[in-house]
Amino acid sequence: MQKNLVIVIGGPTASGKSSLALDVAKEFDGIIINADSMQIYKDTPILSACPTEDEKKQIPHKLYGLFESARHGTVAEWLKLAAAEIRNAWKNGKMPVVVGGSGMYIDILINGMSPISETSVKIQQETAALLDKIGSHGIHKILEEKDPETAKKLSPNDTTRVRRAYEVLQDTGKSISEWHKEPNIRPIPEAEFYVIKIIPSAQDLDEASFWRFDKMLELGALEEAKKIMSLGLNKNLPAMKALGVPELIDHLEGRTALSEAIVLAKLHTRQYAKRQRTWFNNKLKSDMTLKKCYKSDKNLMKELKKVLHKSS
RNA sequence: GCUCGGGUAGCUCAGUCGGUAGAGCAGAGGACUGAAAAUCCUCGUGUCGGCGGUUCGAUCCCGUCCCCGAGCA
Repeated sequence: MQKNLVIVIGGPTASGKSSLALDVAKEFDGIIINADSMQIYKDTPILSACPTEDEKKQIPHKLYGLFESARHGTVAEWLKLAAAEIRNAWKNGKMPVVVGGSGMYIDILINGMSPISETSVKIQQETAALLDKIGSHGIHKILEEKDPETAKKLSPNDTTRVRRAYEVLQDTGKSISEWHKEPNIRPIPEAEFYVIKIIPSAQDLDEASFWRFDKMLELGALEEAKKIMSLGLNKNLPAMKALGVPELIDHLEGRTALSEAIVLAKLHTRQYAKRQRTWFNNKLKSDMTLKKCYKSDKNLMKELKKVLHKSS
């Protein structure tokens, strides 16, 4: 088998990625590396559906529950850590198995990202203040003048991207559209990726994610929400936006009934799964696509073994 | 039984001083380069509760009936 191989598993929430990763890692003497923007935070193992302690005992799991919830993690940060873990696995003769539902993370791991330097905290704060003052429409107007190409592409309502475009412009003096024309920097140029994606039908996904939220509640999701609430963090922090967290906090703070919070959490999970489905369907090229939620499958493992050994 | 509200999109409701109607949410599809479980884009015909009447024309005015809510008995 190739020395520089990385197995990547992507798919929507509740599609069975984690258990597929576990089976693959067992089959190929691997370690599992997280590519999920929420599972990387510390305080929501249940609500972000992290692997269980039992699963972690079977196979080493990296980059789970790493960041403080008060922290504002980024793709770039994750990428550095993931690249290091991949190299480390190779060094130890292990197969890196990268698994997660954050499409952008996987995309950037495989295809690299624009060589833009990290924007300074100062610029970020200034931009946030300006955003407060003139709103995303105001900043979009500035972009229309200074970076018309990006302005044209972005809706003035798209706060996240408008802010980012402005930050890059301020920080580097060069527009983000120009930056994006430069070749991407790939974190591990020598890596070969074998990509497996799971795209179950929308209906299967619905059922799986509804069922899973009930399971989370049984495992203590409400207590987990109570705990993260007690940290008194800003509700705009990524960790505070994990599916189920805002809904359960709304209930805990007396704004909604528990039953309503549960309905909303399930609804939002469903909508998220749909967005992921679109992304993985249309954007991630794969070597193998599974059309059903994954459940232990010995034949699939055999097939993988055949394919991966052939490519060596 | 009487009085007052109200019955309009799957849901919550706007509206039409009479020219057959539109928001939010839900739903469907889509985008996605350092916040991605984020953020954003596109898509709206429904006996305007039923039946009559007035009118060139009624979802809107009038009558009547049905249903829901509140109050009075």
